[in-house]
Amino acid sequence: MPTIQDVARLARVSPSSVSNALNGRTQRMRQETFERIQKAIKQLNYQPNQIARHLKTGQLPILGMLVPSTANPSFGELAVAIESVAQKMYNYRLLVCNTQRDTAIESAMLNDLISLGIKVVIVNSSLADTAHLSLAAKKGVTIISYDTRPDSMTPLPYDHVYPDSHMTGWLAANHLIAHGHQHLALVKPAGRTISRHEKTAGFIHAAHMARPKIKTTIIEVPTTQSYGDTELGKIGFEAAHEIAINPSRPTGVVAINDMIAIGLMAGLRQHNLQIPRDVSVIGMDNIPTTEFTWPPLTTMAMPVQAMATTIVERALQHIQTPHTLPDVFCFTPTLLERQSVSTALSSHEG
Amino acid sequence: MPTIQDVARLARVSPSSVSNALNGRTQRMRQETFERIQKAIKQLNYQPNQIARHLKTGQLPILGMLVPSTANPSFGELAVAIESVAQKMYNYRLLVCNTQRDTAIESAMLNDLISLGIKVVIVNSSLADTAHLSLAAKKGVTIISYDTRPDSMTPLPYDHVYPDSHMTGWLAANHLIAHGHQHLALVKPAGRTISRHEKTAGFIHAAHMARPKIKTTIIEVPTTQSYGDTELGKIGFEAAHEIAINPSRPTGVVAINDMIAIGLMAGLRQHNLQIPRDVSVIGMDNIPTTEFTWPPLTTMAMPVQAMATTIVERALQHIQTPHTLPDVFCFTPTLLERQSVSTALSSHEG
DNA sequence: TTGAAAGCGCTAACAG
DNA sequence: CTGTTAGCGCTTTCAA
Repeated sequence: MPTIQDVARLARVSPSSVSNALNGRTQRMRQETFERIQKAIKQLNYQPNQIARHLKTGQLPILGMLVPSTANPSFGELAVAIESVAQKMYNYRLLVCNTQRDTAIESAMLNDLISLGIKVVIVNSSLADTAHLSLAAKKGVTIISYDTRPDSMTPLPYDHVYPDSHMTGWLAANHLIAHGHQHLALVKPAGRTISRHEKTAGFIHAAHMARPKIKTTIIEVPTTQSYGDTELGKIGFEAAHEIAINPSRPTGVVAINDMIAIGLMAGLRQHNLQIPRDVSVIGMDNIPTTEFTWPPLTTMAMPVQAMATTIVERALQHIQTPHTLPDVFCFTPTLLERQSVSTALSSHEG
Repeated sequence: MPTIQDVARLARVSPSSVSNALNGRTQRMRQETFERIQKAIKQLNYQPNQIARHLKTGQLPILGMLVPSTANPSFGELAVAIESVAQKMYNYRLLVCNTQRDTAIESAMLNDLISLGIKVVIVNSSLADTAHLSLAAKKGVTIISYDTRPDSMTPLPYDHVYPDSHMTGWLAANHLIAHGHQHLALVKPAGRTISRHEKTAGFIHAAHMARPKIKTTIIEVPTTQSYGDTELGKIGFEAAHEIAINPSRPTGVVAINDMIAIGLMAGLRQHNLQIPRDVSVIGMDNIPTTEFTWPPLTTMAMPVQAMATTIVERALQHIQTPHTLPDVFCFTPTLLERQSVSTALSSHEG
């Protein structure tokens, strides 16, 4: 690989002039000199070494991102969206790390990113315990949390860019209630995460507000300690069993994400329950396949593009203006009506 | 962030001793010295700066990876698998880039990775034109191609670790033939990629070998120039229309990947065609959701774990032994029988 | 308009 | 056993 020295030698100028040319300080030299440098760069097929540049400037054009698992398309999609805007708007790259929802892995990865000199990390912490995040923030890394509202207890330690989970749960439940369902269930994996807790709260809130009162049951399916989201479908599948054998079973169920909803529908079918005739289902995330499930899944869509844009803008804001204060950006989910929800049959209710 | 200097000062030794301690050359110093260094490291919460280390050693513990899009779970999963083994076995990270199946983006990303000093890039080139890969290889980057067999025309320019696409197509077609289907279709996006071409060849080969001969039709659905795999479902959905309106329609169809198969099944349903009664469907990839589609999708499973392991082993082999010769590692897909294929009804055939 | 020189944090001879 | 030293490739004053 040619270095800036090689270019300088070939163009018969000093390395500093090449550096100036590279960094747009072209007014500082004669047109003729600039052209000679350009020619040498072409000729040697020279590419500046970002690593060396970084050591000097403290800037590596890479954003970090921590997700539970890109095997879950909702994260895969967000990652693509963020990568795309970071690349197009700022020429930054995205280094995505899969945490498998394991605190130890998550902490280790954060440390790795720090030692790579990455200054901003986008995090779906997925864990209720966010001590390691605050710690990283203290080490000088800018954290941008998504999928989680700020913990109101403390002064804001870092940015939050997230969809309103409470509203997500609330809208989903209300859609079911509006269709006459009087017994609702919510399916989620065991283990506490802030966003799931929020969705649940919104769900319950909607049920409590309704007149007449709505019965709710929360179905928590146990999981292995750390999981890469591949088993989300199974979680839904198992929940279906619980629902099916329940003599006074719920007629409307919301799954805390689409992967679970897909497994849930399969499990319901297994028990000869028809969707939506026997039970209505709502998912969350609007992953691409939900358009093609049977029946097409009614789900909560997140404004992925808008969130990705805000996340990247904030990231670069922090990089360009070091002492920018943390802020909060809450996005509104929308209900995407497809065919997995229908009016409750009164005969099904006690 | 503390530097090695800070540690040295606190432990009252020279930076080189700290460096030695850091890099396992502990026999070179007294136990007592080592402990003092350890203590200083702990106390300052010191983490070595990988960037500076890299500039010296030329080694950044990161592997690059180019995929069409992690929004497609088959790539998302592979990425997770590779990241996990790279991390566990060698403490390497994975930098995943989404090419959106666009040659220009793909080339630009390769250059970026090179200028980051990344030495090995795992590539699903997805494009028939692989000139930029050979070029990168010439620039000193080690390429590991997956999902593609070597182009036999040239001397092997880089490693190939891939599932046998020809066999994949062949096995899928044969499964349908064994179930008595006499008119088969293959659905794929327009645009040539080596692996898709191979799958098609295997499919056609199987049909030609059969007695009596099998009728085949290839359905190519046009796509936008570059696409992030999100629209794969739509491709299948459109293909279903073509199949449905065909008066002498195929009774068995293989989709070139699962996302397309899922869209295809939805489209077939739209036309009141039942699966597998009216048409049998086989997918490829075995992405997690295929277990829960309706009906559960029969598909070709790839040995993801084994491939991920080989890919990472080869990557580090090249890093540790610079002049390792390129080699070829072909993996065997297996047919995963679920419920989207049934025996052909003879009444359906002319 | 251009070049010389110092230094980012670390490693690896080599000397002591 | 430990320290001194010379860079890795680049940027950035500062001087010419």
